[in-house]
Amino acid sequence: MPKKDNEISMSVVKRMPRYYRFLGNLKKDGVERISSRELSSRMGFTASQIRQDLNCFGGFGQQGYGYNVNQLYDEIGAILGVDNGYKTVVIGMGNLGKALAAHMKFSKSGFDVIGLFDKDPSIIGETVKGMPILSVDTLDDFCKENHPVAAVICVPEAAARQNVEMLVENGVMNFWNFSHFDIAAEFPGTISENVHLNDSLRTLNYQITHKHSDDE
Amino acid sequence: MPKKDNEISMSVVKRMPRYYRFLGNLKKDGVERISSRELSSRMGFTASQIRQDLNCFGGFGQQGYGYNVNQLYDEIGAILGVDNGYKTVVIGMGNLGKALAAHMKFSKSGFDVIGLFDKDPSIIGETVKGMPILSVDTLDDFCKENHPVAAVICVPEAAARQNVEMLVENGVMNFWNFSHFDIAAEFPGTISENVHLNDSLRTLNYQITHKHSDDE
DNA sequence: TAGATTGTTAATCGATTAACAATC
DNA sequence: TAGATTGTTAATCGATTAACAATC
Repeated sequence: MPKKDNEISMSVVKRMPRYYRFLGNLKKDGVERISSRELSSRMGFTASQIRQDLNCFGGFGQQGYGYNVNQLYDEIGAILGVDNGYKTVVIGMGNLGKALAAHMKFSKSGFDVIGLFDKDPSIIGETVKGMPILSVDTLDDFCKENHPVAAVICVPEAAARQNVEMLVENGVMNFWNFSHFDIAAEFPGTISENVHLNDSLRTLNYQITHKHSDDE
Repeated sequence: MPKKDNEISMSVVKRMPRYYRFLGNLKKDGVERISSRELSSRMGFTASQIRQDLNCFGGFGQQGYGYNVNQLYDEIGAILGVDNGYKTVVIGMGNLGKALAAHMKFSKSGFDVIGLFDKDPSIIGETVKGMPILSVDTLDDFCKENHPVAAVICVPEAAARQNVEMLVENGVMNFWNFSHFDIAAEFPGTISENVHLNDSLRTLNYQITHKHSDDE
């Protein structure tokens, strides 16, 4: 169904989860159809951009009618792979790793968490959402047996390198990376989505500090 | 010192924390000077872009020499306001709020966490990093007394609205927002930096699912 | 059919890259 | 001074917006 699977710009891709979220809300509210104009006023994009974006993947609308909410929701869900259930391990069960493991609905984004790992003996054996925290020493064997596809990296930069290296050797090529270690640069061929919380916070600070500059 | 405080595009602003981080590493490694060319090869930006970006804020370099690492680090730190110490409250001390409160070095990004709040009586009174979790019922009074400038929103979308509303009434206009509630849209004049972890995860899924499209 | 709204092409806008004169 | 590298202007590239013919 996709028109051209390749060549879709990151700007467009990054907007897709937002569409998905908004359509989910509309669906929940029982809305059946929506026009690009209506959607634009709710989301703050232009109607033109919405049509342009959606047409990267196919003609989901109908002239004179608009878009069917349920259908579009499902189409975008498929594009985003929300049912793919990629087998995933979480490396580093400090505060952040625990929070993510306990809190995030990975399955709703197409990931299936199959193992939690840490190196700290004092927390190995603890359970999070019924899953035991395993020793990172057993990660190599675990990979050879269970073949995870993706990994969430919640360890400090120093530890990240060796953990990632071992995962890559085991064919794990996809990373949700909360560390400052630059996986994509060090391991060509891997895919990583970086979440740099410090950078985000500093961007906020910039905006606060410079907020009145447009009054001039 | 800044050339034009206004009119600096978000694309540029979002890169500043990354420069800051890299310069911090260089500094730690004892590097004294660096050229835009050298920096470009390490960071993966073009040298041209680096010079262009830095010149939005002022001429920090010197022809024939390059940039002084320490000086540039400090300049960017000042631009990002890392020493501003904005008084900040964290709303919602579930897994994520706890992780952030315990884990993030807020002070290194110019924020000073002065209060932690939750509505769940069973965790009120617990301490995180020596700070007690307070009842969200006391937040109003707390604001009137302590005048926080920013808030970290770690509650579900439903609760976010009323918490934010009350904060805005107390003059808190800046938000680090982990909820799906669209603060900027609902409260004009506020600044919010949104962290949508689900969206990030779905973007990763898209990339995994479509990764072989460029082989064609 | 007439009205509405898409899909798509063309125009604009902004961001990135290239080039080079200024200068340390 | 000669070499290096910036600051800055000009050229290119890509992303967004506008316009409108196609069509439900």
